[in-house]
Amino acid sequence: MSKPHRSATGGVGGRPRDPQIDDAVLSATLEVLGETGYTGLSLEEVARRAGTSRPAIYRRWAGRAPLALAAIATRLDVPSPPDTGCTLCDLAESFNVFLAAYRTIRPEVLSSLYAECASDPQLRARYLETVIEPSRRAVGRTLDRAILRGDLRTDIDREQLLDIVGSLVHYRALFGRQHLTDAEAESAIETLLRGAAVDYPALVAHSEALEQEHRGASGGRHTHPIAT
Amino acid sequence: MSKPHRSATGGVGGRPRDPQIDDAVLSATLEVLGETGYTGLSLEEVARRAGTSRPAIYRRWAGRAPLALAAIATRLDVPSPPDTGCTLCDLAESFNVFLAAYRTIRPEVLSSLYAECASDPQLRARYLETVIEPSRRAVGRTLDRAILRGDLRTDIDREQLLDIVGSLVHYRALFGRQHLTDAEAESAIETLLRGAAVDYPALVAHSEALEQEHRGASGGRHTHPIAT
Amino acid sequence: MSKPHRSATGGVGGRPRDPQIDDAVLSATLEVLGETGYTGLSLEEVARRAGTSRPAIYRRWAGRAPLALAAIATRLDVPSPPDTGCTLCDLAESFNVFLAAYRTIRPEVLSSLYAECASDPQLRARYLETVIEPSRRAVGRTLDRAILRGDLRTDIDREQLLDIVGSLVHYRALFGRQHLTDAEAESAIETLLRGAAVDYPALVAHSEALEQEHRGASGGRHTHPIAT
Amino acid sequence: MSKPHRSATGGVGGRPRDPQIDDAVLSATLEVLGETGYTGLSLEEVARRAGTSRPAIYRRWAGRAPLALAAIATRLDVPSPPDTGCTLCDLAESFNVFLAAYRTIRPEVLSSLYAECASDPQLRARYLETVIEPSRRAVGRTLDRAILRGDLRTDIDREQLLDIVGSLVHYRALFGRQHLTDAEAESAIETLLRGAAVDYPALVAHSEALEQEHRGASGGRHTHPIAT
DNA sequence: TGCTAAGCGAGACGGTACGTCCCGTCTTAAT
DNA sequence: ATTAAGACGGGACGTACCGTCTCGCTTAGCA
Repeated sequence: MSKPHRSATGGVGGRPRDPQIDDAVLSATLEVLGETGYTGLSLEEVARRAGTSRPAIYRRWAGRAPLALAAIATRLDVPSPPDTGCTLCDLAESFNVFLAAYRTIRPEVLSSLYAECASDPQLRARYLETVIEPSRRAVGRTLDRAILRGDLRTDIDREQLLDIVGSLVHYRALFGRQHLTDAEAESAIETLLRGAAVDYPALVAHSEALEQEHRGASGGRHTHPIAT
Repeated sequence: MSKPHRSATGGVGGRPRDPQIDDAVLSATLEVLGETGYTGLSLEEVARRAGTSRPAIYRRWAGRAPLALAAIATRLDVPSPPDTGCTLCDLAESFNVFLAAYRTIRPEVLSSLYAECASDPQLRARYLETVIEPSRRAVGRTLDRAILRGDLRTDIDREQLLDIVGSLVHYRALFGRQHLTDAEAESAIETLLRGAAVDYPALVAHSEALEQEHRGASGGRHTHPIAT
Repeated sequence: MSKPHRSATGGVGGRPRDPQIDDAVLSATLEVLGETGYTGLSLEEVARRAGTSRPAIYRRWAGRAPLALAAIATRLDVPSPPDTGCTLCDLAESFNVFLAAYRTIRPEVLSSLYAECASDPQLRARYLETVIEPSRRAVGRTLDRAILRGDLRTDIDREQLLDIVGSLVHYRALFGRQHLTDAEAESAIETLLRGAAVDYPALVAHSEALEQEHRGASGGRHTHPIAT
Repeated sequence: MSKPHRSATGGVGGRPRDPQIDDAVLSATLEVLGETGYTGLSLEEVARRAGTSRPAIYRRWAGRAPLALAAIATRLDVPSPPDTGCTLCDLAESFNVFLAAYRTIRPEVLSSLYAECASDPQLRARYLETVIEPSRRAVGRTLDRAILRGDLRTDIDREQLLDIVGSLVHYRALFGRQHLTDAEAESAIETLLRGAAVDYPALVAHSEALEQEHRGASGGRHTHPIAT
């Protein structure tokens, strides 16, 4: 998934890159990111810890931001979209999908990295594609299933609903008192679904029915039953 | 609003600080922020443009982040909470209140500045208080009026609703396709109010009634009527 | 005259070396030497100008110094020892023989190149043989003729006299106010011959006689008559 | 005698330079010069050994060459001009005066350093003044005494005689078989004085008389009597 | 009013990190 | 088998900037 500054395999000839350096540099980058954040990330220090030199890093990545992004990309969970058949539960679970990135990478690292991407459209695109989009796509699939089931009003803007759900997670992670708790997530989904659902009480009933059915099952998927 | 690093009036005697330097530095800071963003903000360059020296800056602010925050604080609009009596309209307008900061300061400047605040709790608090809270308080007052009017369900979490509204603006400003348009704002508020209102159709009716009443008035406050 | 690092004909089979590269590299080397001196001579730049690659250079010469020496060798004049039958004139002319190298190569190039040869005895020997010895041998032959004619005292050390004459040229070229002028050369030879000759006045008389004899001849060899 | 890149005491204000760094850098420079010669002198290595940083060096000296020159200047002997009353002996001793620099600094270091000075007239002047001139001035005084005593022909060019003597030393040190031996020095001076003296036999006689007089004296100054 | 000392301004310092040039070597494909 | 050329890993460069220290000057409060 790493995007080298200059393609390592582009030229036919030439000495091949030492793949151990790739790994060592990415590891060292994550190490430094964890200790000092993106602001304190210096290629000098990364090179030192990776046991290599700065030019070897520049040969692989165009600078600090692309390096950090590549390092982060190696650790980002691939989010799995929830699908229990229960729209209420699936959407409540969606908050966790959006939270995935923040469980492995500290929020301020992501936000300062993103800030540096602002001036470079290409880098910005890569950031969005790497960090934001996977979660968004996963939740999008969940949402599509709800729409297929006819659970949502037909005039609901799919993208907007995704934005609302996703943004709440980001906001709380970046600026909020703390990460969104399960209770808060359920409460927020309740409000949103009351507004977005064709028949909210029916969704609640369906959720409770599934809950009943799976009672006692190990690792039951309905860990977040919501009462009206 | 500036918070000097060390109190200028701490010592009884001594040469007084040159107030022109304060202004020149803050202006230069905004200038550089506008050109290079927070990442490219160097105190060296600020001092150069302000016609002073780096120690003079350090005497007033503890570093790059506090300086940038102080400079930004001089330009932030004080948001005015909308109050038309129409809950629907007021809340739709609230998105604009949250957007206030981003109209004067580029989003990436704010986000990278915030990222640097992450490691310093005190600075982080000042950032939130300066940049985030004013808008939040303004919208909060609007929300309180809606609650007082009995327009919202009593089990609605006021803070959470504020978060949802505010977060959407931040998310779109930072990561989104573009800033929230009026149409999108109205659509989002519709979804939220359908879920949060005691009687959504009544709110719509009320809004339309007010709209009728003010028809033809110049600069009418109901510029965003919403149909069911 | 070039001395390849590794023999080009060492292996029986294999792709033959491109002789155009030899020429292009030597030319480029002289070009760069002329612009930046030996200190600024970079193989990278030479390869760039020669339209080839660094390994192709390393294959032919062992490094910077041997390359520079080879390039210089292609341009060094082969000095012609003066022989007019007039010891006074021949020796005065000898200064010009020693100056030959400095007319084509800038003194500082030669001296810095030599400095780098210091650590490598083999290279040093090649430098001396290439740059210093030809002139020395040429003047040596002139000196031998003077000795054969019985013009010099028998206890004169031939090598030492060569050293004295040659060193004066080198010294003036490297450290002096300017290159030795003809007048200075004549004056120096006068002093030296007064000390070295069996009968200095006789030499002067002989010189004047030859001068008289060739008067009016075009391109006369006695261009530097010396009066007592 | 060191000439800082930018005067340390030029500005009234400002933090004063740490003089220990000056010493440490000069020492480290001599150390590296001794090990690798001027060509291998890297400021990085000097900084490392001196326990400081490259900028601290650049603040004091304009680059590699000025630094090396300053370091060398701290070790150059101040030559003492011989004065025994015996022109023959004094001049023979003069070769040792010229050799002084090469006894403390390896010839190739001096010559490569000088080569780098070639492109910078100011630096070149400093080199000549520091390395060459002191010896030249010392021998010049000796020569002046000989002239005052009326030992030399009046039409002898003082500067040229200095050049001849000095150049022989430099030449032998840089390009020669080995440093000039005492016997060679005496022999060279004999040749030169035969040509330059008003009455060479008288000088020899005087030398022998002095020799007789001081016979048996410990550390007698006439260690190099020369027979006709 | 004159004295004292605290604080200010600016300059320069010691040092970290930057992004780049170049070196000398290794690798592949072609001859 | 050996070449030509591209690319690699790494050493060193000269510079921008950081955060601090030092100086001389300014000014307020006390004698």
